[in-house]
Amino acid sequence: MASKKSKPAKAQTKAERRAETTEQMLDAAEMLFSRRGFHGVALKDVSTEIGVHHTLVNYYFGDKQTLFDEVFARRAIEANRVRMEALEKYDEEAGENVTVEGALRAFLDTNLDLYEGGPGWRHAGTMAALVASTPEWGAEMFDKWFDPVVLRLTGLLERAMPECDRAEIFWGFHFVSGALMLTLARTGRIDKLSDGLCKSDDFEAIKDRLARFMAAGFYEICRPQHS
Amino acid sequence: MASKKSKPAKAQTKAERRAETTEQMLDAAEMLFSRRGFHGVALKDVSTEIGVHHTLVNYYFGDKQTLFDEVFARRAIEANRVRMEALEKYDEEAGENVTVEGALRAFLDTNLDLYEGGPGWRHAGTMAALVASTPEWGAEMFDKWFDPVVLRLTGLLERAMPECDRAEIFWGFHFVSGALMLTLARTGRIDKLSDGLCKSDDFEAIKDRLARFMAAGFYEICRPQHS
DNA sequence: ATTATCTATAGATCTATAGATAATGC
DNA sequence: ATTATCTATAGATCTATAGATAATGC
Repeated sequence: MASKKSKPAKAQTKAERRAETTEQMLDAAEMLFSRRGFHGVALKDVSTEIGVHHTLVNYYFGDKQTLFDEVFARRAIEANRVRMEALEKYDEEAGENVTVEGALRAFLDTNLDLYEGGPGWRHAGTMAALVASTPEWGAEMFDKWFDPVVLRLTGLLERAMPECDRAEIFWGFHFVSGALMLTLARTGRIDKLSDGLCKSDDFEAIKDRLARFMAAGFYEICRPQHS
Repeated sequence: MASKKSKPAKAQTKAERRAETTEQMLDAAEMLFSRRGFHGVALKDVSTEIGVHHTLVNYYFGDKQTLFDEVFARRAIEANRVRMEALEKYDEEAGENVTVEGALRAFLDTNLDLYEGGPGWRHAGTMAALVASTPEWGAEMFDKWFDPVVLRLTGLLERAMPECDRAEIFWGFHFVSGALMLTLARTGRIDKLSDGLCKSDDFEAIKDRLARFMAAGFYEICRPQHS
């Protein structure tokens, strides 16, 4: 049926098989870590999930911590690339007319689009939210991966509100970050609380609101208080 | 030195000793769960922390899940009592003149005061944030404990903005909730990101900003969009 | 007599590695 | 010859319970 060398349906090269197995392990680990966290997942759970021998996880990744780090890094690299591009592009387009909402949209909407893009990304979002509220090393992990892109955002916000104290910008970002993380977690809480009016999965609805909501908040805390 | 029966320095009644040991276990477990989550803590860690035999944790609580639930419940009950009182009181005081910021302050500032009130409460806050972003059962736990007090808040918000769609109120609460949870987590991320301008532990600074910030956001998403 | 604490242990699980076997590569 | 996969297992840990001993209670 197939020609001699063209369709390697099952006869892949070793490098290809290695890459594929590695990817499957990352996917399975991501799903499991997102549901039960680092300590709640056994390496055997990962291997069982994709039907390989349980010692292979160690063979490919060395240890559990490395596996976890590589799961996280894979998405963080891509998320950074996409968001940084969006911020650069907005910067160029807006020029002198940078707005708070515009900068927030470049950061938030891009992110929401990305984490909506398939089951892998959804698990990655849930896992990121879990890491974000993990003491001892969660903040370090976020610092390590996301500081540059966040500082790019806050730089734009400073330009949009030159009269605003920098501390206010960072407090504002803290609030934005919390709302974004809870969104990525997709816990389903708001669904039940609102009796179905809102859905955790409805990222379109959140894109319609999050940046506007937060921009208004920034303006509020940035104007001098009358007290 | 002491009279015959007055100072029971070490000679407590059994019920007293039981209560004290139970409390110590709850405190130690709370601290450990807040740092490493459910799966990251061994019952032996808890017993070691307070210097009792490791089988005593099972003796007092039966199993690990029960211990976890009781740790969470202890603070949830108190937090609900305090917040519900604050909302009732605000409702009475404000009457027809309920405002978004006022209702949010009754909910948020009360909560921030509470979770600032000592090491135990701080651990409870970190643990609550972790539970909030835990899939599979985190949302259920929050539903179970906090739905009534949240619905009391959203009821006040509806009265403050009678023209606003109820879905918007719940989306707004979703954002508020995310910001509050990240605050209670005290991860220290904002400290590093802002190069010391903001501090995760500075709940006074957050009280000065959170309710105002969020109130402005509510007004923004509640007014009809011009598009 | 009742309750708290300790001893001992079952039974499961978990990470990681050494070494053997099977499959691919040059 | 190199790499992937499996066998076997060390060594640690973890939850939970049964049963013995010690301490308090009436």
